[in-house]
Amino acid sequence: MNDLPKAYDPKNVEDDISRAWEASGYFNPDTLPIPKNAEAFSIVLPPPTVTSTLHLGHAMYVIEDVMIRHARMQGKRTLWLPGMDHAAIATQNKVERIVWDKEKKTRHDLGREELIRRIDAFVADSRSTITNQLKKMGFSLDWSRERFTLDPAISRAVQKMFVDMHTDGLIYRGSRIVNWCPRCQSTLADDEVEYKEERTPFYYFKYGPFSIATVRPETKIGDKVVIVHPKDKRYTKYHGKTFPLPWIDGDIEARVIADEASDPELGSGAMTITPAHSFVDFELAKKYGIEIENIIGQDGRLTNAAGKYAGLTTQEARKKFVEILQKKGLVEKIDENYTHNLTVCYRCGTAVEPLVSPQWFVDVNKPVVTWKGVKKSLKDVAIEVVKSGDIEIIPDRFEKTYFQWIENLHDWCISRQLWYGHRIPVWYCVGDEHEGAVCKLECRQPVVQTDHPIECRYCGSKNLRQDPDTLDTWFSSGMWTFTTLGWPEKTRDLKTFHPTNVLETGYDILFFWVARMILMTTYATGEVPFRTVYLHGLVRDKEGRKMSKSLGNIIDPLDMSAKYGTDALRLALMTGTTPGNDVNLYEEKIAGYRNFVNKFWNIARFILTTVETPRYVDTMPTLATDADRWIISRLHETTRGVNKLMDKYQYGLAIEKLYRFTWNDLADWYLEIAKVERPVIASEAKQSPLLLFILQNLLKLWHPYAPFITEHVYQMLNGHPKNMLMIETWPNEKTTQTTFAHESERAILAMQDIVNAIREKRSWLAIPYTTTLELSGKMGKAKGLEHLIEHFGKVKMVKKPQGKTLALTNGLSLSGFTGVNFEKEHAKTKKELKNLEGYITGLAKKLANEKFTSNAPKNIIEQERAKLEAATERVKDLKNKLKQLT
RNA sequence: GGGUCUGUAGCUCAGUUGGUUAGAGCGCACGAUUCACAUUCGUGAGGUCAGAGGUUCAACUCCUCUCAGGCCCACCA
Repeated sequence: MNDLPKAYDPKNVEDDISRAWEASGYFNPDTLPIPKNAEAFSIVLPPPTVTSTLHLGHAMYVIEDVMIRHARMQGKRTLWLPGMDHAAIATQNKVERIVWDKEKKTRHDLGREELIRRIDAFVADSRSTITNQLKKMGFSLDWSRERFTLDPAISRAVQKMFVDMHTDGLIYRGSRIVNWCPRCQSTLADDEVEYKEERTPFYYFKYGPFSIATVRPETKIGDKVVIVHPKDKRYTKYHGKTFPLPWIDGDIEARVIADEASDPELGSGAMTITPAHSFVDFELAKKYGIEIENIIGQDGRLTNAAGKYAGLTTQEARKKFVEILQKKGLVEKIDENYTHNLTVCYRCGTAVEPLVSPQWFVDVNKPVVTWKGVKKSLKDVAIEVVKSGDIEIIPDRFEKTYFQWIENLHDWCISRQLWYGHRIPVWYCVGDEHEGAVCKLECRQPVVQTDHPIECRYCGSKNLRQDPDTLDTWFSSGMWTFTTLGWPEKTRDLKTFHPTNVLETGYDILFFWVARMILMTTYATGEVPFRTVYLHGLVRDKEGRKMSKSLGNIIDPLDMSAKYGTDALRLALMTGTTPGNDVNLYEEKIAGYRNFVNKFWNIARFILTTVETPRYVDTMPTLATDADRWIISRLHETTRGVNKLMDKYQYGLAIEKLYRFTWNDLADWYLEIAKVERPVIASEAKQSPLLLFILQNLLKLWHPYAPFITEHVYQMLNGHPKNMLMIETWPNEKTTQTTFAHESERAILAMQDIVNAIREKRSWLAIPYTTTLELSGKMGKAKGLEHLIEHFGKVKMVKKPQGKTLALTNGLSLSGFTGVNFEKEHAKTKKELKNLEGYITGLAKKLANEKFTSNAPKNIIEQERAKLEAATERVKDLKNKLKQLT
């Protein structure tokens, strides 16, 4: 044991430990040595997307590893299931960009099959990188159950889900206005668009008797309806009227409709509507039966509806139309200083074009989901499961945000015009191509089924074409908790591990993902997907900024792990934050925990090299000294506190508590005391079972947070009951329960007070370190610990002090000073006395106040009284000291 | 516009059912250091807990308002 390195070197340890863990099979609940009836505990890893390698955001998975390791040590049948998400739009974009950069080819040049082949190769590559990264972080994932959202089994489940939902009328095809990205050539969900402030000319046109304003003249060519507010008196006379007017492409006729959608305060109070390219206008058009026609096509150019202007880009058309209107004298005003929010694609930043197209939707309002025996809509179930407490969201303030979002939920557009992803299981008959077939009207009906149909069920044609679109990524990830466990088969895993216990993820995907999982899972399984949703914050830099490439403030988790060790990184991520709050991470913080890990290493090293045989001590040894009883009491209190905090998901605080105990109590005091006392207690000198007992408990308590170093040290002990720390029994209060006299604890505390006071005097009065001072007076509660005080305070106990004395505390005095200027001390003492007297007056007043004594609980009154007593005692000391100093 | 979070020592943050003369780490200053650890040890200086009211015997903690920042949602012709 003497060859242990002075400094902990994580590099040499982590890989070995990782390999040993994996070889053990303990990450897999099937090969975990636990009783058959052990309680199950499961978490499904929020699947990282395969677009890139892991960043610090993913390192937050460490919270899940802590939960999992904790549960495993509590003897539960523990499963943490890994997987990755194909992230259709992001991945396809990425690969398309790579192909374009390298070969100047578009996806259409490659064709569907070739593009998919390229994507698959890219994905295989990034999957293996991600896997290695996850392993490097020490995550105890069961890799034997790894899933990918495009696995054949998952695909079948997704298609079955689609068909089931379609059968139940929850999925329908409809023409609706959608966000269209002309660059990605796909629809975007409401939450896949972003807004960017943009300065743009704001045009005012003369439209018959009205003045209308717009930033998008190119869409206005077909407008034939004016909306005014019903209560706007200026326009009452026009309600329901039609009128002719000169417009972009010749004269047209327009009509006026009164509707509250128009805001009289805004502009002229009159607006024309463009049904196909504005969400508000689309709703109005449906309400009043106005013809809905796309002016702009999916390629971002004007359609045939624009007549001779068809084919112009929106920019060209804008310029052209303004010119035309100007010539006709219809431009009233152009406001150049107008800013508005431009809608852009969250992936590529291209301006989104709202347009109308046929898409597949999930109906969130149709009451066809049976939940607890009642038919409800997806929306209602999603609200109910949280209201009823079937799902708990931590921190609970997010429940409010959740409700608000669900309540405003519209039907969910699930079709995407992408090639990468789950193909929509729908076929259309194109059957009139074979001889003799008579394609009836019904053939236009889509055939919805999981397998490729052999022939059209209406006309018998064998010429069927599958819907070219794929499903929104969130459709498949919404099913993640149960498809990964084998659904729709009634597997043992599904029975054992579903619902999962916790979903731990960032609050930024509460809507994207969490809400969708709740919708999909309750419908498919009749169960909630998870009992608890734990939301963590985002990882930011020291200034609280998001980490991004452009800011250059990105911290790579693997760099940090290589530089400071994975345990240090894990600790830095888990502390200084509470659930739902963002965590600021910076290198100094990680370095701080590297120092701690090294401290831990040296504590272990000290204990291991002190004892004759470093063995595992299971039961609490006899406690021989006051210090023994004190440290065990502290260990007990720490264990209890940590357990309590972990039950409440307060991991940051639990770490802090452990940290205090380990460094401040154990290392700074107890080990130092042990150096003094152990050699005296001869029988235990070489054994130090208590040190080993404490070490054993610490290893367990720290293991979920710092798994590598703890496992490494555990492996150095002889006679440990389990072959690995990761399956050791979690310490509970009984482990450290003691029946010792509290006097022991108080004695040590008093000793610490005295030593601290002496140290302070030494430092404050600049007494040379080599000077040995004399201590005299009654030891009070610290009686019997004189030897420790002498050792730590570097003092000599004397009965009769020589020369000048200085009152210290608790009636003790210091003497033996040489060449000390007491003026500083005098001034300080006076100041302290003054403060103290104010404090005492306050306390006395409080205690004399009848309202206080009659209202406050007894223990508080007792506490205040004790404070007063202590303060009064202290005043006596200080007065005494002043007398001596003058 | 609607919602929500944050504002505590120079910096980053704790402080969970209201009861300490308000805490930690880092940084800073001073002092130590062959004996587990300089990735160390000891000591110290720093805060009217954003501001103003209110409830209470008692408020960093609860309520109202104001100020300053962040985020989410909705987006207007």
